[in-house]
Amino acid sequence: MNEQSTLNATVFGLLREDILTGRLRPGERLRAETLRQRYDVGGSPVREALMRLESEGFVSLEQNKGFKVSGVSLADLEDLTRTRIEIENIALRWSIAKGGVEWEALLVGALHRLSSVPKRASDGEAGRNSDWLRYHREFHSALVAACDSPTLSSIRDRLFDQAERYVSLAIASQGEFRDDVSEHAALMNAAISRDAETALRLNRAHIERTTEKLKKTSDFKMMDV
Amino acid sequence: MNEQSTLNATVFGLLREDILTGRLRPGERLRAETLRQRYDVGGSPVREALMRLESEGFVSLEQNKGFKVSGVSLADLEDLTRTRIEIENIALRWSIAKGGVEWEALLVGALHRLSSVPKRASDGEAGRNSDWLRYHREFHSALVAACDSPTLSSIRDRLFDQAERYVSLAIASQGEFRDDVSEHAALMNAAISRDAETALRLNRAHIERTTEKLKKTSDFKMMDV
DNA sequence: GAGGTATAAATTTTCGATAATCTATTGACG
DNA sequence: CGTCAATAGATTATCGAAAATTTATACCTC
Repeated sequence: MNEQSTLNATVFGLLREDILTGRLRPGERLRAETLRQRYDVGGSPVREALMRLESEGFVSLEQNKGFKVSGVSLADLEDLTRTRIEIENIALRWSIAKGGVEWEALLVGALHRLSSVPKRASDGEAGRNSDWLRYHREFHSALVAACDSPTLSSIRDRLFDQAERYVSLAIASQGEFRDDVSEHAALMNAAISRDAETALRLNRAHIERTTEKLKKTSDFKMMDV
Repeated sequence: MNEQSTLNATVFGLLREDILTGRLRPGERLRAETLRQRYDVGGSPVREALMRLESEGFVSLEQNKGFKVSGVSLADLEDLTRTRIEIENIALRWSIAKGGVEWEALLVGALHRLSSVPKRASDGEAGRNSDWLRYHREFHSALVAACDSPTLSSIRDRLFDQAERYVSLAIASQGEFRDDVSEHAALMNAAISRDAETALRLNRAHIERTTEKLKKTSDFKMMDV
């Protein structure tokens, strides 16, 4: 009768989304009773979802003291960025080596969708942001889609999600975010023409530039732990 | 009164150990009732522990059908190895760049401990295996200990654990395992003398050689999923 | 008032039981 | 015989309450 998804899985998805988008703030305490009311379920599904999120780094657990949303910090952002660059680049190199015409088509399509979203969120229309975030995620996912390594892919995805939380938090506090279409286009062209060196260099620069922007627009004093 | 550790955390550790060492076989079904009796706890701690293990890749969950120990396969071992080489090497490069004399001391000590374990498990003494596994783990951990990146370290650790399961399974089915002290010594020397190129090359070769041996001694037909 | 201790309140953790779902078995019908 | 449906059995998922732990409050002593 239900949508054949367990309550646990549903709560996991909702909680994850709420944390990723910043609706639940970094460091915020996650009381069992509060969450039960928020998602209208019992204690077990909530607890199980929190355990999984803890393992993925979105929440932290202190024995007998409960869960809270993982904190953010400049140091963590920088460490995350450093690591992410290396891992995204490995995946990108493999993807360029193994990708065929299907992969190229995926990329072209993804860039087209990304380009179709207006540069700035018009008139406080919040929907744009989520569109842009989705297409942006899908474009970068397409870049490494041909790497053909489940292990590396899952690591990359996890790091990407962590980074996206910082982006969401910055957008929430600032209202918009950079969206350089030409940067993505150049990256895609290098990838499709199998110029690995250039693609890797551009990818690194792209991630670094994003983080730099984040550092400027984010107030870590406010968000910290 | 308890050792200030929750039942959930305890069960998590025990289950993890049982899977890592092969006491719970790949693909084996993990029924709730069985586990409750095995660890003498209620359903909640078991379920929460399983959720965390699922997130770490040690068990797999099928909605409404329960948990089972993650399967192993040649393809997975090869993908794991490929990915692990890249990530271990990044961590090693950073570690060589940042490590000081303290790090060197840690390495020297770790190698000494590893060297002290007899090459082959003598007279079916099972204790040796676990000693060697521990020292081996600690040596490789020491190699990258100075990389100074929590994000990368946690990824590395997770992959190492996954790989170690394959080693344990091979040992369990074969009784012993290679233990080339000179290989580790050469790796350490290159690291300490800050010869990154050599160290990375040796590290790659070391991991590849281990996997090759595993492929020969392991019967994937038997262990598969 | 400072510091410490006992009590009460709040919160997390765990259990036992119920509800929901899946699997195996049986029997009817073509 | 084989296929399908209905039922019974086994297993998972969830709930609500009890137990254990932490946090806050009140009280006493110096």
